[in-house]
Amino acid sequence: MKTTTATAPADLNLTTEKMEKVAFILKTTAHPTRIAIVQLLANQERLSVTELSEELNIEQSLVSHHLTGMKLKGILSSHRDGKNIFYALKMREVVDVIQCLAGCTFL
Amino acid sequence: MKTTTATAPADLNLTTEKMEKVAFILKTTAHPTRIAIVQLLANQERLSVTELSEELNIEQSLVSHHLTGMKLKGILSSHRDGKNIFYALKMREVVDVIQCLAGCTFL
DNA sequence: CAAATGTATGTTCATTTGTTCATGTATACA
DNA sequence: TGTATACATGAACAAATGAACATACATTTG
Repeated sequence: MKTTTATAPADLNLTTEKMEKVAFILKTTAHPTRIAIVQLLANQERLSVTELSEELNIEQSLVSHHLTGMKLKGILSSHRDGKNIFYALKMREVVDVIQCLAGCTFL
Repeated sequence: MKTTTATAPADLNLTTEKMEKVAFILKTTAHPTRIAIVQLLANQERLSVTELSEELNIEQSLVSHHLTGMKLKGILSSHRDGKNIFYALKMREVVDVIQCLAGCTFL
């Protein structure tokens, strides 16, 4: 038997550790450029640094910095293919997260 | 007629402005203490600053700073009732956002 | 009105983040 | 082997953030 409150739709009892991890992911995602990257990779499966850099119209090294961070934190993956390095979404949940907020009428 | 890609489940074409707003909300949420506050308010409807401060075991003024910011950014609302000021969730979507990530098995 | 309680605000400081620029490294190709 | 292309990396710096502390403000109660 589960005990639930009347108002709450679900139990939201996260451990401190889990809250820290969630915060970590949110923080990693919380930047317009990085959101744009997630958006592109949600539609394209994989893109090279140059492709992202040109599409976003942002300097290569800056894009690279963002990509490195996101990869380090588990949001993206990458693999080399010839001269290019392609990045792809690893943690697809972040797409849902963005979608959720993007759907808010008041934004 | 809508044009959709084969792989993408939905159109994710956010404007730059919307991406900035989403980033803004994510940034505001991305902190363990603030996530904990959202968690508590997801279950309790409204809580005073002292209640939150004691429950979280965090200094009053620090909690207040967090609350002020979250209210300013539209995530929380507040109203005074006697000596107390009660805070409540205004943007309930952030609960879903947190839930979404919290459900990730790899976290 | 004075004291107590509850909350907000302002200052200071250390840390983190975002950006730019310069340069390093890896791969392909002539 | 040398040169061009594609990325990564590191240093430097401004700006934003988080924490702590002191203090101000508002409301109730005696």
